[in-house]
Amino acid sequence: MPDQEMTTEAMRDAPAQKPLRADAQRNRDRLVEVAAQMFASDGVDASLEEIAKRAGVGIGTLYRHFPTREHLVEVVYRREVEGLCHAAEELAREHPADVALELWMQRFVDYIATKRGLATSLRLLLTTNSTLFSDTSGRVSGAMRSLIEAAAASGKIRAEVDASDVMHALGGIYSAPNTPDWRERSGRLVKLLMDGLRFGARQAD
Amino acid sequence: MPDQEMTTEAMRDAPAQKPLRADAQRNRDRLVEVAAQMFASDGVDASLEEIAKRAGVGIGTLYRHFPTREHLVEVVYRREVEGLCHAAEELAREHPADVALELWMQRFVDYIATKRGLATSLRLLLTTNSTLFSDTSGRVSGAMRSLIEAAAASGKIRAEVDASDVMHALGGIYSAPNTPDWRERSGRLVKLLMDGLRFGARQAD
DNA sequence: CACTAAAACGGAGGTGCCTCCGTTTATTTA
DNA sequence: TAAATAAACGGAGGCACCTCCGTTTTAGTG
Repeated sequence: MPDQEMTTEAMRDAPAQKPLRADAQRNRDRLVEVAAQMFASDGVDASLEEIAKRAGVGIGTLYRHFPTREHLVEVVYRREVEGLCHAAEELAREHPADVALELWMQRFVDYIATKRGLATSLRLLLTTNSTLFSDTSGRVSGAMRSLIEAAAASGKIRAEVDASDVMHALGGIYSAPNTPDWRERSGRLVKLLMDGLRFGARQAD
Repeated sequence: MPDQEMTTEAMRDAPAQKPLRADAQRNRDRLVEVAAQMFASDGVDASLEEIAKRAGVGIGTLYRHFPTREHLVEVVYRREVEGLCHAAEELAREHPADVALELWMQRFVDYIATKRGLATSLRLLLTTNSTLFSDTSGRVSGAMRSLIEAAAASGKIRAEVDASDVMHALGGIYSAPNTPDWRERSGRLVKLLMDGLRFGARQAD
């Protein structure tokens, strides 16, 4: 395992500020939770008032925690990335390496879908707040790398494959958008990719 | 005069659509005019309703002409660039080459100031609509180039100077921002730059 | 426990956004 | 010039944003 993990790991959860009061933390969590759902279903322009209502708090509370829509979007996005990376570890623990990789890639597709949904705001955020971009893309590619290396090492997929090649292949998901069947297309792409990776592997199973 | 002018000149005013009705054209012009002022004084977040009111039209009219705030911003910005380039020609006609250059640079400072004001929206527009960026930056640097070459040719400023060097020097204006005395600073920078350019020129005057 | 200071809550209210459609106006035709 | 029609106008209305501040809750302290 390379040294890169440490730096990202170090600044995990605590933004170096005194812990929130219990009720505040509770409300904050609910807000992020609900916002994630709403952004996913209705796009980034989802009504903040609606988010507050569904989270069972007043609009004032929402604004105290997230002074602008962008703040909220950023937090949701980071959480998304966090979840994706966490899933990588979990899947690796609970499935054979190749299956873990495949399942994770399917989940990656969902992540990209979200990212698309957030398009405009995210683009702005990613150019404005350059930390965000480097942080998250680093974490995601790190997660993918581990899965691929593990799968290769276990002999479930061909050994010579390079993580960055796979990443590159998945690039297509990112760019080819906007049709209503995008989702299925991407699913098929992942399957196709996995077949390719499995083909000629040491231990076919 | 190089050949570059023709291409830009060709697509001057007519966006290849049937001419507006007289009243529509009038209102549109007023809207852009007023919007330019308001954006300059109040920032891009100036109220659209206020703009409509000051232009003496209903809000509906504004939205018919400019379906989104971004449309309006873009048009205003293009107009700004247009004006800047036009000024270059005019100044060149009415002043000695070095004076023309200096006056134009002062005006360039104003332009940058506007651009700063529009910051967020513009950044988004410039990454979204890549035509906008290439169009305008091309036109502006073209204008500057002509002025500098003319001044160099006339012997009013040193001959060996390269237009892109000057552009680069002006870059400082772009990056060093946000103090309240920004304006004066920039003015002084331009003067300084001109002194440097004049020093050792063939024809001191 | 009771008390208190500090922190968090929440929603009323003022403002801006943007759509929709009945009314007005410019232009064309006879 | 008058009538017809296509185009443009404009503002009411509904919704979302976001601030402000009186009320409520939490977490210490005696």
